[in-house]
Amino acid sequence: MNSVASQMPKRRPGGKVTPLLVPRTTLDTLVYDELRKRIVTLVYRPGSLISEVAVAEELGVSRTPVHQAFLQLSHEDLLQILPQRGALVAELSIAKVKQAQFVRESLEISAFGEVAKAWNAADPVYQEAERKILDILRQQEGTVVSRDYLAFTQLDVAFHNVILDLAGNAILLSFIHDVRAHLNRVRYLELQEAHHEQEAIDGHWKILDAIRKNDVERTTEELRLHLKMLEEFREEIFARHREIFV
Amino acid sequence: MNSVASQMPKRRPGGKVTPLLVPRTTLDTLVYDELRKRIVTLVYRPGSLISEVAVAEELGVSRTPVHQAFLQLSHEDLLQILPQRGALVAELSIAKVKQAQFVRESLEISAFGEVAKAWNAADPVYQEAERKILDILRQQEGTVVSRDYLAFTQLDVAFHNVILDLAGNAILLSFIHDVRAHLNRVRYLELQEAHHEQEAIDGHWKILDAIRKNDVERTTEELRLHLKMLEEFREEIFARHREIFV
DNA sequence: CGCTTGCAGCTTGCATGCAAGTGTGCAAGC
DNA sequence: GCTTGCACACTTGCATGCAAGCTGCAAGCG
Repeated sequence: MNSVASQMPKRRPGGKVTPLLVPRTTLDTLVYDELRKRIVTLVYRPGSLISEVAVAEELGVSRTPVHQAFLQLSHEDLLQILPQRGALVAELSIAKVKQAQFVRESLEISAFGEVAKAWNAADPVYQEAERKILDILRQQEGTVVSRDYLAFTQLDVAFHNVILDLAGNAILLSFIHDVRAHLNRVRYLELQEAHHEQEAIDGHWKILDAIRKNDVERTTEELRLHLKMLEEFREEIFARHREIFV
Repeated sequence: MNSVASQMPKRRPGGKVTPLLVPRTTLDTLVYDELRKRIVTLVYRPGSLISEVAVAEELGVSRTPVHQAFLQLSHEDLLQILPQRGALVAELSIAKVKQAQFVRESLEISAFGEVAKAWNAADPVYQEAERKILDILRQQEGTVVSRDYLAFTQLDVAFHNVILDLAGNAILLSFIHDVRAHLNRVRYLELQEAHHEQEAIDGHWKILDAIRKNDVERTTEELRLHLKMLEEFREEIFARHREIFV
């Protein structure tokens, strides 16, 4: 029994837990996170049917939080609820991936451009960000050597997030979080194999360089190339797994 | 008693209701739509506290669908749920409006550009779209004369939607739908007064013209100007209602 | 043998009961 | 008059019970 409920912090472990700063830890959030992870990492096979009761029993909670998580996931198009039948794990759809790619590209290019424009090496906020980025890139070089492609992917997300955080746009950030689910799901089809990791890291370095020089043009152009590369990489995966996509 | 439940279609009024095409009419969707409308149109005052029970009783449903609607609205930042106290209607925040504006501009410019590139007057899909647009613009001219600013706003949304539909990107469309809530809320502060309606319509005509000529550059530029105009218009409202914003 | 029909077992949608946390007002004591 | 503590009313989070719909299968009929 993999009880998600047991991960819930006790309400008052000794004193107040600053209720307004902590986002709100509720069971449906935990269930949602867990299910989302399973869908994105393809633990739940695309097209398979899952039921609220089954998930609820497995996670050790009642149907209520599971139901709420299902609703949320269906809003993100990761689940399709069939009224009296169950919930269908979203199929891998090339069309949907392309839509997600389009949205991501549009938003990231705008955001990265803003960051490049505003970058100020004298400001401690940017110094802190630069430290984090350098750290991420160094670690990422390591994952190529050790062939740890899962860690590579997570660091990739981290790199983009540090820069997007600088843009200070919570709405944009949350939208990108949403579309990434559809994009990353494709990656998990071939996670154990090598692809274009070094190429991706080179792209990251170039982007960082352009941002540090406040070169908006070059930042957006390098990002465009970087995303284009990832797109072609996905095209290869499409080709190799054509039978899975609808 | 304004019963939302009574608007629910009977499950089987005489035959099958094509269960898969109809999106899924559930109570929580109806409650969600109703509450969202009230928040956007400022019927619920920003900063006020509402409770699930109160809403449930007023709408004639139980707490469950209301609870689900609250959760959904809190994801869109239109409601902030305070654990054992109630739900706070989101304050009008200049920062948030600017974030929404940034996202909208980024997405719409990309989408309109795509549509301009793909526009094909020989294709019936585009002919149909053109008919709709012309119809909308004509109606909109009428609302300026009759000073029906509510209808004007709705037609404004309709114009943008027809073009966005042509882009065929459901994810993008749903994101724009989300951010529009934050942008339109500002409009409702002064809905009964005249602003720059004619200017906005002129912008629409210019955009349509550029799209029809497949002129991507001019389309995005005109749209940028159009949105810029709306932005300045919002700035004026900010200035006149500074005390409401946080 | 093929077709229909009804039933059983599943599913989700919604209502409701219970528990736990928060704020408020009043009363008692200083 | 002021402070302090407590009880109560009210909130949401979650579990559970009930109703209604969908699917598949088996029995019965032509």
